[in-house]
Amino acid sequence: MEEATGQEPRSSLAIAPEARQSLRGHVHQQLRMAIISGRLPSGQRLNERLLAEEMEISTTPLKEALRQLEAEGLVEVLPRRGVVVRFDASFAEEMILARAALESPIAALAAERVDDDGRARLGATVQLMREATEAADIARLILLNETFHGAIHAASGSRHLTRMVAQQQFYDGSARRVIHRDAGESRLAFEEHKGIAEAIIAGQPQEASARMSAHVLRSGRLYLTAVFGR
Amino acid sequence: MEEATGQEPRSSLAIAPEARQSLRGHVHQQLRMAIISGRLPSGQRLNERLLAEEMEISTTPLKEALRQLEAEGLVEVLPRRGVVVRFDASFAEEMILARAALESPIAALAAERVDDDGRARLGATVQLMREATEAADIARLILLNETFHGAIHAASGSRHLTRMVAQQQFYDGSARRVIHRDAGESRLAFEEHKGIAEAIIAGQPQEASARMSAHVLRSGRLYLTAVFGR
DNA sequence: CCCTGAAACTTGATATATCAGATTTCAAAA
DNA sequence: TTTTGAAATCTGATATATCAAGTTTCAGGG
Repeated sequence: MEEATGQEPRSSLAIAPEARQSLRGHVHQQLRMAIISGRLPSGQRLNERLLAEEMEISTTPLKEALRQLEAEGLVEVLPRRGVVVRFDASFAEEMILARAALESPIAALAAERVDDDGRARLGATVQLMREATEAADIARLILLNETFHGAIHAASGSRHLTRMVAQQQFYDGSARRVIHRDAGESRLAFEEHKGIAEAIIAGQPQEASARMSAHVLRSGRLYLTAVFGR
Repeated sequence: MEEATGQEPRSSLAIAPEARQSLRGHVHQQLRMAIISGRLPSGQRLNERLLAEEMEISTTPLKEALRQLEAEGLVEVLPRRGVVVRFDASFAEEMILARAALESPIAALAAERVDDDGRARLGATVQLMREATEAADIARLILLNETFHGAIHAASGSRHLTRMVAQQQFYDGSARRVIHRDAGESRLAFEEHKGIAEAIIAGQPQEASARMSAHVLRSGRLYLTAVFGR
């Protein structure tokens, strides 16, 4: 069922406008990583001027970045008093719950809406994951993991849920590598991914949703201990 | 089990710092309402200077408010091109799914963590809801509805999930009044609320979670048709 | 008549200046 | 020694100015 939108097929040469990161985008990302990596510890007060000076920018983009972090819940703003970092294990735990909660309906929607193209992508990704798992190719597995979840997000056709779930990541590449280093974990994760994909391809929303939730909760808890220990 | 924090009990005279709304807080709230009420239609481009001028403020607090809206997904920022309103029925539908998804673990946590005080509050609120439902006291029902969900949020001890769910509201007081005007709906909603409260008080996370999800999905769809028709 | 491209204009992105609330300091009074 | 409160200071909140990317306009060449 081809769509005749009259739209020019996006040239592969075109630079997506969202790729050209703005200063505030950089700042937001930097601060976010500094917070979730613990470099800016919870409770830390952020002085707008000092911080802007250190980052060698003006306060305007910094303020904008801080407002984004505020909306994500990573910092708290005390009116007329300042910005305070708010991120600890219990917050991360809630992020896992939120991610699991949000990925569930996404998986269900994907199972309802997936088309042949999406099915093909998912199947192919699972096959590549199988190979990478057997080869214990960690870097590739990390990449494929994103491809996998990205394919599901795309198939779900959801915009808002997808954006929200993207905000629930509290670990970076190094934590991922630690997790994926464990072959047992990789095999388990692969079985889960396979089960999720099968449910979506078979058009079983309930099954897909349940499996996705279980997968995110289980692996999330693993990251939690990896990042916070205990 | 009294806590000896050494903290002065907050005087009832004290003005909570978060009550003193900042300019950007006002602006954010104003814009949010304008968007969800449809006064600023989806696709509408927002010119920062014009808008700031109309609102008789400078662009700085406006920009901050726009960043918050961006993080909530209500506007999209096209770098170097402008801010565009992004809110339609399908987005609202996703907000319902998100709200249902997020309220579920909150209800489960509440069932796990609720203490005697929380149980008492919930029970009392349900009793008041029963009375207000019988009396068809719409204004009171709307208020009690917030008390009810607020009590559950408090009992859950969650911070992040609670804040996220608060961002998933896409209707205002007038839509609520329309919904609550229907006596049948009120009775149904009451039964649902009662069932949720009972599950939480009985300490049944699964049951609480499932009932909460069903309730939010059902009533959410009602709001959807009320706001968007169809 | 259509294509090209440079100038004019629009507008978001960034920087800087100013204002005002909150905290701290410290000396004087109790 | 403790308390008080006013001045000094810090710092977020707001306003304004400047910069640069993107769009539009339109004259000139094909």
